[in-house]
Amino acid sequence: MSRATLKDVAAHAGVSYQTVSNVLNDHRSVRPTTRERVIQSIRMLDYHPNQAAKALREARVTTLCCVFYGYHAEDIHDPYHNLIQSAFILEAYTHGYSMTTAFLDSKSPESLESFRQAFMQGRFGGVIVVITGDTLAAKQVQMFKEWGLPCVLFDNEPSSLGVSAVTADYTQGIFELVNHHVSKGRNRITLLIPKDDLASSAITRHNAYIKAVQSHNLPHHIVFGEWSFESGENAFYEVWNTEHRPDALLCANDRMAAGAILAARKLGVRVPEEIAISGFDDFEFARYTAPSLTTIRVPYDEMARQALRTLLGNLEDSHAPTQTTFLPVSLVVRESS
Amino acid sequence: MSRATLKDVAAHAGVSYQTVSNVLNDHRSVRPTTRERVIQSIRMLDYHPNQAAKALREARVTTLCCVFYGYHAEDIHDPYHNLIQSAFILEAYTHGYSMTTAFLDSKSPESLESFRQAFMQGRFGGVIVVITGDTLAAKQVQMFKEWGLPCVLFDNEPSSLGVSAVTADYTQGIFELVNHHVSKGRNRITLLIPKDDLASSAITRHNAYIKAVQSHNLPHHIVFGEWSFESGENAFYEVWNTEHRPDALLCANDRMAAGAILAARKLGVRVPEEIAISGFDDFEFARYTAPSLTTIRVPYDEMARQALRTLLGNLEDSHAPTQTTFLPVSLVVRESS
DNA sequence: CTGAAAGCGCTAACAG
DNA sequence: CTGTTAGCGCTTTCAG
Repeated sequence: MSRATLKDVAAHAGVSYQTVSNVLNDHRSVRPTTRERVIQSIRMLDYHPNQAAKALREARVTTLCCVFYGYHAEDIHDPYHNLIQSAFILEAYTHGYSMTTAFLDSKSPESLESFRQAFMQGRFGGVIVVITGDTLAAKQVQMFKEWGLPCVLFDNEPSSLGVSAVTADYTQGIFELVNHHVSKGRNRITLLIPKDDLASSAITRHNAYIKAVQSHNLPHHIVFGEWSFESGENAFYEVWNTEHRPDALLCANDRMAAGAILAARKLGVRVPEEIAISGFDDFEFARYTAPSLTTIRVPYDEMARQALRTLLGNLEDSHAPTQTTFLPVSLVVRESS
Repeated sequence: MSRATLKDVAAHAGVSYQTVSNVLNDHRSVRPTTRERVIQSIRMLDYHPNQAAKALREARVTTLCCVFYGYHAEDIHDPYHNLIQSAFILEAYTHGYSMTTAFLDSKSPESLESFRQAFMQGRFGGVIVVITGDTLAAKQVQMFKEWGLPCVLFDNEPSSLGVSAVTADYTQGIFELVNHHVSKGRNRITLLIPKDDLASSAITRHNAYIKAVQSHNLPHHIVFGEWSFESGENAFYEVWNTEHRPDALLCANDRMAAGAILAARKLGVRVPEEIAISGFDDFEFARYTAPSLTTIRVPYDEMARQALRTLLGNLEDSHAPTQTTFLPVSLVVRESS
């Protein structure tokens, strides 16, 4: 029942247990025949090194934590979370790490305190911070740094904090969308984007939009929402009955775009004939809206893997330079534009 | 920078480090004044016991794992996962445990192998198994038992496996729904439910439906779907153009119900005048469909907390009797019925 | 009531 | 190439 230890393996293979350790970490050269015998014993005894002992001895934890910060119920619907979380976990496993998860509520000091406690207890050695909703990362990440907690920002640009980040080239994506709409003859392109969201990915999209329409000498017009399906629906009603009625609605995410498409249908507005609608994310449901959604594919899974590798890099070499990685995005043209 | 240890605290308080340990675990009586001094030192040095050392010494891990088994991409949209996961984590924290997550793919031996490896390495001491999609729990849970991995089933009844489970009283919920529809004068009540899903929660709902309509001397009629929004939409088209056109559509979850409501709107069918539609779950979006959704509220968060406490109970006393807990559900009447 | 000593399973020096 | 020794931070005997 109880698990095999190094000593059990050593006894079984007829060597000292340090030799087994050497084989495991291929630390010093072991005679091939001995090595083979040890490996056999490891297999036969179904031996797996005890992580607690390893962590204690090496003063190094092989557990990481995925932090959803500023998490709140409304965002639960977003496919985003599960998608990136499972990508983190898979990538961590392949590097011999495991992954915990924390949901930090920006308004709850207790959630933050129990998180800090877990870190101080050595439950994880580094974090990937995923900012959700209307929260500014800066303060929090600053605090993590003060704790000595290595971290990598996911899907956010670190303004000037000395931390690494992995995100996507949202500017490129917005330009591709605007160019696409313009190439289809649209010239009243309205942006639908959250107003109070300080996450840099929103700001980036916002600024890129302004630049992109200006580059075509087109006016910009912006309506504000809040990332949700319902918000997209309401925004469409609002924007359709205005003097600024657009011929293209560029939604900052897929969920708002799906809401807008539904609203158009309810009003009997034909998409894309009367108005083009585009999203941003390329979640699975973008293929199932009616009409199907033109959007920007963001490689969240690849971003997640990259973020994890970046964190591992920082962990192994604490003086590694901080770097921000931008992964390319791509335009996916479907029926809605 | 480096964290304080027991010895640091002892030195600071002027006692031996074993005394500090005694204070922490209030193991043997320590003189109140000494105790107070130690507690002061702990606070001043911001001491937190090293979990790796504790785990090594006590041969007991304070990390649990939440296993999403049979997970696949289509289910990603379900709010369910984040909901229960964050409930697990919060409850675990309050008991001094932390939580990892694993996504096990029934079709991927590798995912299972790396999971087993993590367990053998002592990365977690028990699991809560959440079955997703078309998977039979039995075989897997049997395997966990053989590994010596304590586990509790979530939202599934263990047919006869010797494991504890926490689920909800789905039979009660279905009866309440059927009674409700009947009380509104409906007498052609059709059930929409996945066919190939062997998860017991689907079977339970199915059987309860049959019994419930029979108790009113009504005929039963069932259409098959697959839990998704799109599936609900398609099922509605199918069921509406049949000789069995129902006056109430009882959907086995909220997502299918939301899809059915959308389909009704597309066809110009008035809900609830021409047909009542009900869901099952009471996810947040049930309030936002148009018309809003009559459904059964399932207390997933409370179920999650209960499951975690059950697991902890099994961990502390490995001879604790296995038990299945059924939490009550409640009918939530909104506009769609 | 408090201190000394042993050891959980492992790695990393050091000798042989 | 292999074995000896020490010690990571903690709990738990056992003596004082």
